[in-house]
Amino acid sequence: MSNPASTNIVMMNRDRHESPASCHACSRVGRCPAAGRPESLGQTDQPMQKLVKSGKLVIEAEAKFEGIYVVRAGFFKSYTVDTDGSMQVTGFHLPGEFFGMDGIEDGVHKEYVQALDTGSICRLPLEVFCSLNGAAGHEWSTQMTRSLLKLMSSTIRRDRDMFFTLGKTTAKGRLLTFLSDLSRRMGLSGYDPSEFRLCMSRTDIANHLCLALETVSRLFTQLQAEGVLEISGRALRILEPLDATPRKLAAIPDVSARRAVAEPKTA
Amino acid sequence: MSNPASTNIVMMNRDRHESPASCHACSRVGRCPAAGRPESLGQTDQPMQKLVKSGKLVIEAEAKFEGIYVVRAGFFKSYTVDTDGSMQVTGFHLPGEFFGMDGIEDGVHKEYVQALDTGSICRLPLEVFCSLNGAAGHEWSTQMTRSLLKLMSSTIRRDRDMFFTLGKTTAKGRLLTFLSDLSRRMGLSGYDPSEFRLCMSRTDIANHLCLALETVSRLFTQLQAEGVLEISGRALRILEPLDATPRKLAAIPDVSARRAVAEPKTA
DNA sequence: CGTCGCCTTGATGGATCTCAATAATAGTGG
DNA sequence: CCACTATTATTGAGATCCATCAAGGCGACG
Repeated sequence: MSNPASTNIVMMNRDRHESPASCHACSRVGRCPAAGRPESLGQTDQPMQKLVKSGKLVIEAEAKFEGIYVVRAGFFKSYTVDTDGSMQVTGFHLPGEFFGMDGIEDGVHKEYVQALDTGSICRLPLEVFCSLNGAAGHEWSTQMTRSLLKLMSSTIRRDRDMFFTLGKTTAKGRLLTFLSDLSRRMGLSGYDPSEFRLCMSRTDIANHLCLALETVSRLFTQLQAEGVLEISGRALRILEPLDATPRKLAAIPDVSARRAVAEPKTA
Repeated sequence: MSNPASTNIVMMNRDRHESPASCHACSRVGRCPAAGRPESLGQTDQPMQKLVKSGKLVIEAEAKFEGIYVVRAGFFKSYTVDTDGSMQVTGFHLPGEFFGMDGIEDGVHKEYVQALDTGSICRLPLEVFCSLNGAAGHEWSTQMTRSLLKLMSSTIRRDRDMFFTLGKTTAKGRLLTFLSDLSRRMGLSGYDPSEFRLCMSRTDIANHLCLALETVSRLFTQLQAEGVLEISGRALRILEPLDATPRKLAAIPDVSARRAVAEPKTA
């Protein structure tokens, strides 16, 4: 996975440990929005790959936005820190997945992204999504932009799915939904979806699901007793399809919009 | 707010009640990403405004994506429906805010968006964010695309803030955070942030915050007893700055990344 | 004036957070 | 290579918050 040979071509180390990405040698090229870009880009415009050691921060809050990232290898977590110092794990990122899109808005990141183990990432400056277009300067190519938009749209969608996970289920349901989603994504990343190693600690899982870590630990034990899964440390084997039984909460009656309620006098 | 005069110019009613938007007369033009677009767009490419009656669905799940929407007047809620029929209110939309970005990914919406009272919206086809560029067809103008990207980036960011609201606090903290955010946004929309009318039912609030509606009702009563706010029906007056006292949950120890942990043997 | 939707209030039980102690694992250094 | 230490994970007991069930009030509307 680590390919020191290609990192020999270190440009006048403009950024620590970054080197131009070799897309043609990347196994993720099929799913990468940067693939298929014109090769004629300037040096500040091309994808840059970087090796990251376990525990290292890839993005810090307040840091300047310099592009979105795609995971080539390894696992990452992103989290925000509130003014009072409390943290919230907002997501995990598997090989082939993206992060860093929160910084586009105002050019400054709000989330931290940290490597959960040693891996490598590819930084895609927004200019990667442009194509050089005559003398008029950079124009956004329709196809590139669309893929970027889709990327962000899918992120929005996934985040909203998380509302379901966080809200509509019991602690057990939350964990099952989380594991089910993780399993699916592990499969997409090329792992065996029914048997893999959890890349994050119980603490991270608990924080992400807004549970106490003891609850997570107990649930693992319980699910193992029920024969749903086997877990030893972080090694996980899924034995039965994970299906969360939701808790019903403040159901919205009926929404067929058949009944357009008369306008309240809120002007 | 409703301006029937302008709706007289109904084009051969290609869509129910839609008419070309008159941006120059729109009070939101300063914050709208469609503002400043070339006027030379074709008829299918321009913003379309629409009056919406209370209770009406603006977007249905499975519906084809036809653009993102900006609220001109009124209030809206969006929600998803799970396979088992359970619902989750994913957000509320105030005047000047946007919705519908979940449909960009695959051209199909996943959320429902419903009018909470009578209002009006503006539909912005993605083509609005293009500029006609010679014979090559539609090219995305850098500025337009950037504003769209920022829009989506801010949506991602706000959604992630919601994780905080949902997770790190008690029921009371959740409600306070929600009200605080709502107050701020009401201010941005031109209302008095310390005294406004809740546009949604207790049921919607409870669902959005993943609480029982009785809990929400009790909390309002309690907060009023504490002198934090006054509430009568949906009329709300905020007396003290709303500050949520978080419940500490699976705190992440220290993250200064000062200590780059040695690489585990997960290859 | 009766119905319906929305909101409030009370009583109760259960899920899960907290505190606390122990066990297992991984990293460190001799 | 082994002991030492720090981190991470498990398990237990008690307390508490909040969902649930149930009843009633209030306002809107026909």
